[in-house]
Amino acid sequence: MSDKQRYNAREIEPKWQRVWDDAQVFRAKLDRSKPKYFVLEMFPYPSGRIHIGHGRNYVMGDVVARFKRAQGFNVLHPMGWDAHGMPAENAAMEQKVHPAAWTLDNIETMKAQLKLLGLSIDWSRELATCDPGYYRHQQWMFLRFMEAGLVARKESAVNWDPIDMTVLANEQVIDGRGWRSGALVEKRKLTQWFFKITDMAEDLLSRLDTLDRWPERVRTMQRNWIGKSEGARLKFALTAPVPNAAEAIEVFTTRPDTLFGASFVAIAADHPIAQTLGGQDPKLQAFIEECQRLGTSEAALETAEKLGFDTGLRVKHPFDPSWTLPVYIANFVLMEYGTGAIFGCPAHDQRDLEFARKYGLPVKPVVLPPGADPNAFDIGADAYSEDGTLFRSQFLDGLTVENAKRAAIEKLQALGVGQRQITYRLRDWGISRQRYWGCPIPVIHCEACGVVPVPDAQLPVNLPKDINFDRPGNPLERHPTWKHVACPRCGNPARRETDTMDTFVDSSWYFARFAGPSETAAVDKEAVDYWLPVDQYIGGIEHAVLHLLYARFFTRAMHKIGLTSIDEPFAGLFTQGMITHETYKDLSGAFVFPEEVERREGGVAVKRGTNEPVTVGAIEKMSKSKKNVVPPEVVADTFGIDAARWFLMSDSPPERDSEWSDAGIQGAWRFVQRVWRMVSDSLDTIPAPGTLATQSMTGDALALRQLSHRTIAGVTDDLGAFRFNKAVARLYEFLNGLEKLKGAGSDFGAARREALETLSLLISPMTPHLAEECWLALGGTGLIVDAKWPEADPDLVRQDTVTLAVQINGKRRAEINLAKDLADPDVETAVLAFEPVAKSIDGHRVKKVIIVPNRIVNVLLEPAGS
RNA sequence: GCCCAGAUGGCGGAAUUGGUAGACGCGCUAGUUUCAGGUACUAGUACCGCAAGGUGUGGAGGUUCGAGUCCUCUUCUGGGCACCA
Repeated sequence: MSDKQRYNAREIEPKWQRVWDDAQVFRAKLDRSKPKYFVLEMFPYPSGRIHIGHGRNYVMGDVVARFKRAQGFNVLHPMGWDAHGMPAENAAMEQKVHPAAWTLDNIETMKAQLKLLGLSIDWSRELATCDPGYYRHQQWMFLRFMEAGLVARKESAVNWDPIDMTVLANEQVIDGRGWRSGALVEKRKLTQWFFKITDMAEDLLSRLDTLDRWPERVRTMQRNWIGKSEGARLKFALTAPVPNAAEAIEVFTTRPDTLFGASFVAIAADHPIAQTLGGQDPKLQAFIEECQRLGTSEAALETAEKLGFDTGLRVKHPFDPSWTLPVYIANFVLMEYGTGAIFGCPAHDQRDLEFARKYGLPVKPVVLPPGADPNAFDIGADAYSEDGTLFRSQFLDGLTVENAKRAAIEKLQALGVGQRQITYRLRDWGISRQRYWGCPIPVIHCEACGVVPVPDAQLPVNLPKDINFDRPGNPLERHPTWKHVACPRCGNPARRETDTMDTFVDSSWYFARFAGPSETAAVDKEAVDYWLPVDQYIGGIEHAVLHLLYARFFTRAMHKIGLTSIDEPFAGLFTQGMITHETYKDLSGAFVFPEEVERREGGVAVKRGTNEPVTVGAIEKMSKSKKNVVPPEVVADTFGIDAARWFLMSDSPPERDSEWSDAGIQGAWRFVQRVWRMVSDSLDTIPAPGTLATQSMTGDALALRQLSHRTIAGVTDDLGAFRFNKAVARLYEFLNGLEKLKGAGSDFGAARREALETLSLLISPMTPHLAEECWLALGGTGLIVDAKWPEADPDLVRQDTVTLAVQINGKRRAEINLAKDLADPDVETAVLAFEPVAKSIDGHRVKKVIIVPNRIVNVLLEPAGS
């Protein structure tokens, strides 16, 4: 290959990036003459540096943005920084840098890296959530939410590290111990701030049905998370009241039909009755403390061994006061769900069954499976939770589960001890964090006036800059002056709230801020009404529940206070897979970066320069901690960013994980070179720009035109449906065909020009720099980034003949070419007369012929001898 | 533990509503060119078999003329589980 032909990405890519920048082509404007399209990738946390794995997410969004632009949409494609969070505080502790300095440094680095990717981003809308210009509006919204009744203050449990005297995140609790101190973690109650997301549970649930451009599995996960269940709330009266606590235990159940199978009542360790009793009984207190040591994560609670403690209390059965049940404290009962108390029916609930077997409690079946013998039916190792008929249940006998539920609730109601109740698993959103690097909650605590909102005129409540992380705990709490303020209401000395907001709050409205940035308001209403909702949101499946649910809540809350006119922020959602890479370890067992590894003959790997052997480990998600990351700079330098973009879009379907490999990026690099060679080699043989291919062409020219137009149709479909890998495969086929079809004459030249222009346009969303360079060489008008997406000519896309597979008794035996859409009887005649088929039939009687039009023919024969 | 996904050649993967399993890329094999090595081009490449043919989509059953696709059970891998973001 001569130097003249080689495509030099290192020079060409920055050149086009400058051209786009200078022309400000990606600057979004409110323009009602075009349909709008808002593309958004979940914004990054500025953790340090990006690796090529992060690139997949942004490139995917960029392909969509460029594709929609070409299709005539007014596209908004912004980028920003989810800049609050724990890693900045960890860095402050470990490296003695200020969280703000660390964060801003990272943003600078990562922005430069993102720019390298050649993304079509409107950087004028860039934002960082740690900027007081952003979070002041968040504080303002918090105050409006308070007025609208969307904020609550209540007790909830946190992981408390008694040595470091600090609150721990779940990920900082390892095997029940604090990650730094190693101390046994305690569950502690704090009064904290909440958003009342449960008020909107029903709407958040039912509107999921309308989100038809969301993956079904994300909707399912959200449905399960909200966890609507219908059942009953009922009281079990205590045989003897607990002094200063209660006369009855209230439980929630979804199975009131099984009440006659009840054998115990269990309450949570932090249930008020348990707390009261614990004060009187040291053994019980010890058990409660053991339960609390499990921390607050659901996974930890659920995987722990199911344990109970008999309180000695007894309750009366609501349908038969002479029948009493024991009351246990159980570690699997959660105070946060329902009433913090359950009744156990071991025969029809697996968890209750295991508990009953462990503590020797009765197991009495009351639901009979269809067809089972009531005298013989017994429960073994498995509870029976399916449908059936009630028995041994007095007035419920003979009813189905469904009817028995209804009858039981009616009876409870008549007796005045219970009623129908709908419960959600969803809990209110606790937004309090006892940390520094977050948005301060704008309230003041005054001894006389109580909780007082910070007046709007005093916003933002800025974080103090002079803090230190020498000691664990919240620096805001121990700052000498920051929290001491005068009460806005009475003027007496008061105390600032030192909790900051969960970073999920920051990311719950940034898309609205992108759409309508404003100096004076949280959002510019006109702009937000124009751009929202986000037409295509792209991010990892790990955000399927929390982030997406919180953003849906927040959008409703913003609507309620008049900031927006919509309830659903994301009309379309795509969840992409992660980029993985091999891991490498040196002799000391330390991870080694891929760039330091050299692969030798026979699969041996050594450390570059030193010849120290390196072991090749599992293929895992790219992460800094495992060092299996590839920096975008290195890729851009060796292969060009277009090759990387092409590779990231090829191979795996976008929702799946995909492995980054040297071979893969080299293949992509070859594609870039081939495209360029094809274009530059053709320049001498194609007619001048503007020469059009015509309808009257025949032969190779027609064949090439058909290929071009079929590719247009296919790629357009694929890109619209997020099938980037298939679009890539089609473009390979196009290029292969283009290299093979060699015609001559002016017709072919014109068809070839059309094909090359088409190729440039079709690759432009994926490899925009290469496309610009080809477009320039071909003499296209203006920038390709402003060019219109090509349209397929239906006459050229249509196929006249089809290849049908012919099966004999379900086994494929032949292929036959027939006219498309041929009538069934004609197909049958043609197939039966077709020589290879006739040979197979040979003497057998044809029982039946199944014809699937344009696809397959299945000839069924009578077995021999019949 | 619970919820949600996924599993197809040596590898990444393709396969409209159930209708030719393996598109496309990587790798590999043989050849050509250039050249002494990384480029380009041509041909081949699921597995077994000389062939005819047979077998094949994590595993075990089932439905169907026909199953990668639907149903039941099961194994393994990944994501989430409310203070990682």
